[in-house]
Amino acid sequence: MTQEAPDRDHMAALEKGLAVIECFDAAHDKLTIADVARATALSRAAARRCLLTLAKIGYAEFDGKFFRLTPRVLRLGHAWLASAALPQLVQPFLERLSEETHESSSACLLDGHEILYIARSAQRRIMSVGLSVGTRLPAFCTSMGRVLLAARDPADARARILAGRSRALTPHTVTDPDRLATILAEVRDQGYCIVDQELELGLISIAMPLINTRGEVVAAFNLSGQVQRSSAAEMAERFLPGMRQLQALLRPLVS
Amino acid sequence: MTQEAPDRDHMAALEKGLAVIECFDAAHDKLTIADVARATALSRAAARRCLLTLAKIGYAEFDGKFFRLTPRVLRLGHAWLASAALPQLVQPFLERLSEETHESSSACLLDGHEILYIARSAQRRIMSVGLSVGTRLPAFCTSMGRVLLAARDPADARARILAGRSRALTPHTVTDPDRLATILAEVRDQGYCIVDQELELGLISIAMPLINTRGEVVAAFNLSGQVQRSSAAEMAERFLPGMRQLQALLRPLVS
DNA sequence: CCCATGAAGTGCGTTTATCGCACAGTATTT
DNA sequence: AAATACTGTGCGATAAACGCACTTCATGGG
Repeated sequence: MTQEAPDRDHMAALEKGLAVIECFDAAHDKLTIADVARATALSRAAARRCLLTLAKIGYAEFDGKFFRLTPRVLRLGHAWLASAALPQLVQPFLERLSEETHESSSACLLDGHEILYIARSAQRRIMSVGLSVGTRLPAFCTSMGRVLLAARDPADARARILAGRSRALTPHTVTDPDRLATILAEVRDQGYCIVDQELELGLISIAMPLINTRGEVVAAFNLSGQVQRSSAAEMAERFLPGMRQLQALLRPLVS
Repeated sequence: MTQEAPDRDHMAALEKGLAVIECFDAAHDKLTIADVARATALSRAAARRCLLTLAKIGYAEFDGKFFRLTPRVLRLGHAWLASAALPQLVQPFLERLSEETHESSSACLLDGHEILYIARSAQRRIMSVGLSVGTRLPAFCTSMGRVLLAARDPADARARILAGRSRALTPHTVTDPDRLATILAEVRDQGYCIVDQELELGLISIAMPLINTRGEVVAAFNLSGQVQRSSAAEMAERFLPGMRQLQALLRPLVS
């Protein structure tokens, strides 16, 4: 794909090594050299050099057959968490919101066609997958994702939706780009978004944009609950006032 | 320091790039090329190549003067979080413990002379610094650190304490290696550890080892509260039973 | 039991990525 | 305004990284 200029200042080895780290995930906790070579499209020799290097500097370990990451890689993610203002600012407010409502709350950024969790206060485990800071979910079918997409130029939002090659995660998931465009327009108008079991059956989530001093949408935050406990309409009624309050509270504090 | 063999299979560029990422932290959220060169002991040219590479692949951004990390680096840390069993297993139990006690609970691994947070459920902000998954604190003056050190060979524990070049963080901090050795022996005997304002004034923390099916100490978990609300003795009385219960509950579930 | 398969390790010749220096341009400081 | 500090660029030298080809080893099926 990239048959372009060789780029004088580009450390290919670094790029490859990071790709190697990223190819570990929940479904692939331990990988062989050949696994990594396939997953990253590197040559086996290159993958091997990366993995051995990672092992040597303590980011991975090797038992003779499989490589695993070590907790040391958390240093890398934490480097951003510690240096970015927003996660630290928002976290205590989420904890308060969560305590008041007895529901889990989170904050996300938009990254490509995905939302990226940057802060979270969990009240109880409601989703089948564990959410944590660093988790990514598709933007098009999440309440925070739609809030963030609605804040972008419609063409940009559509491009991001298409980039994700959206597929339905439940029978309720809306995947049609045109219907999504309509929904985003509504979200933009009403200033919040409710997603009712489009990400996972039984899960309802309500999100609102996080706006900075200049009026820009920089992130989104949400509350999520179970459909058994309360309907979408009930959640809106119960939670919107508190969320609006938090939005107003944070506005003068963000960048 | 390493004037050794050149090591046939070692990608120096990868090691340097990771060092560059790690030199960002709370106190250094944006850095110039020269800053990074100093912090990592790389040549300016090498630091520049690393930063430009990171920027090109989306892990950093450059405004013409300063480099910052982007949230994309969270992918790296999340690669481990998602692939390791322990954090995901422990997190919901911490949330329950935290809900029952109305105090913040965490789980940590021992990494060198530091403890590394791998899961956490915060009830309210009690420490002056925000704790999150990926945070590191010195082992010698934290309840979880002492639990984890106590589980090691005494010589190994002492070596780790000395490696940290411990300094007092409050007037109560014990830094003397011999006194610490005595404390660790007590911790080993009683099976838990209370640290009373040695890490931060006003903060009391009680920790217990997390033991796996083979009887090995693989991690530690804790509850922390404020001294104004309850004394160390009160905390022990109120929290130890629940923590013992959790310890027993987790034991058959861990590795 | 033996052969087919897939993966790991090794050696090597080639290539080019990486290195650090040196110089020039620019911003910041005193 | 001189001085300091930092950035960007070019370049030649070096060795670092590359990928191929081959061997070895483990696994599993016939």
